[in-house]
Amino acid sequence: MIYSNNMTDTRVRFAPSPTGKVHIGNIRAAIYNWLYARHTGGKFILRVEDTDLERSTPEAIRVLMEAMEWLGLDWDEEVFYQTKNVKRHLEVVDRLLASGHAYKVEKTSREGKTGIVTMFKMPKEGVIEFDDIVKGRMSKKAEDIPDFAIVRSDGSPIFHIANVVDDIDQRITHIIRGDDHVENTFKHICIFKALGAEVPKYAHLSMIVNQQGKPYSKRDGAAFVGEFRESGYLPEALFNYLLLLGWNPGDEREILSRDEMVGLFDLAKVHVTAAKFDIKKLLWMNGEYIKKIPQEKFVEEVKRQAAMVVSPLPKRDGDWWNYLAAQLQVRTKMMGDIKEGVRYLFTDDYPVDEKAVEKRLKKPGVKEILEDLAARFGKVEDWSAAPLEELVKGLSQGNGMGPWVHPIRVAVSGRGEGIGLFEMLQLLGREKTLERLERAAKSL
RNA sequence: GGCCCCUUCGUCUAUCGGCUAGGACAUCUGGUUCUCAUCCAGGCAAGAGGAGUUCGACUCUCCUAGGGGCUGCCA
Repeated sequence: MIYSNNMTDTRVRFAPSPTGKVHIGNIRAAIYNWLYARHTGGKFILRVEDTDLERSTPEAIRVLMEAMEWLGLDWDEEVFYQTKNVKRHLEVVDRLLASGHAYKVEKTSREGKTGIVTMFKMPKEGVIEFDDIVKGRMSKKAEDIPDFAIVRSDGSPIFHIANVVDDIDQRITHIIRGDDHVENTFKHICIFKALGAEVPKYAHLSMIVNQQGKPYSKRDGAAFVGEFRESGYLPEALFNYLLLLGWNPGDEREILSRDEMVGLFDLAKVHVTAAKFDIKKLLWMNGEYIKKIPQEKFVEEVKRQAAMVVSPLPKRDGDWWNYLAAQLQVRTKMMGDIKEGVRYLFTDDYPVDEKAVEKRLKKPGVKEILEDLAARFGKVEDWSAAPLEELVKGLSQGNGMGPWVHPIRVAVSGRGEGIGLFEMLQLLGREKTLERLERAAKSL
């Protein structure tokens, strides 16, 4: 029989409809599917549900695959395109019609179109049940589910039949998907049974919600994978964070390597309740992952972003870059912040924080301090952080360097925060430092 | 409205009948320090409400309240 199902090897699928954007809730389903496949040594299959011809463009499919590749969600076997299986869907519908599990009827759609659609005939009595791996025993009276359409009046198969037939054809053993499909599951189980196919195991994942408890949408902030990527989140951090939104290893570990995740992942421990998306924790986690980036790679990223400020990059030696990168790495929470964080090092055209100017420069005596410093700095022999710090320390006479440090920082970088001041001066160089100190002094 | 599901600190969560309810993020305090950050030490903060079962309930059962999902010729 065609529908024989060999359940020995785990086969899971991620079946998104390509819309050009990949929502985090959706990609979390992909992550759970992927982890389950890798954990069990099974197959993770990508099925593109591209039956909506309007939105399913090659571009949309490319965006989808890019998001998956970015997160390291590699799929096994050839990508399955649902549109290529339409003939099969319709064949199966004929079989259902022949066996009395489906019938045709004239219906009027919401839009007012009248035509002949094919309906699946639900059992009229009894209880439909299944054990959801995350939600537990689910059951529903058959009479509570009305018959539903499986072929449109234009002859195209509808989601319910296409989905089930594809799952059978692809020998899917575990269906791990969003919570919004639980009600459909009762319908789908009836289709599997009507076809004499083995019913797969189900695991329904709760939704990701916003602070108000409503489904997390683009109105709540970054909602699509591409947006996180653009703002400078690391794929490892997003992956880890999304995984923890509804699952944990059972101990107190939170930052997990991919291998640990694969080894520890367990569908039965996935939470039933919806999780609120907390961007602050993601940000923290991103910082943790940034700290783990090998220095050589981080330096490359710094250079790449610096090149967005000035191109071509001015000549600086390797030590200079390493020094800068080391200063930045521990403070960077989002990769995208690097660019603005180094701007003042490469150009005089950098933004000035007016608040910092008010607070640190526009104070009595500051003009004199800056002029005095410029004079002293001019005489420093070894222009590097340590001697510069010694010099200022001497001026402060052990009373704290604040009165000197803060004005210098704002005068040379335009900001009230950033990397260590003396490291900053070393990186900037004597010439630029003096020039900016003098310019600031003059403006006061 | 009907059906299904959910409910521990502000947030993510641990707890599978013994809890002085633990951790992380956020927040606050202190230390390190030139800012920010890191790092270190510490603080604040939770079982929706009500019955029942039990020697004992956050854990089991029921009810109530609140929240969510579904109820398409969308997926």
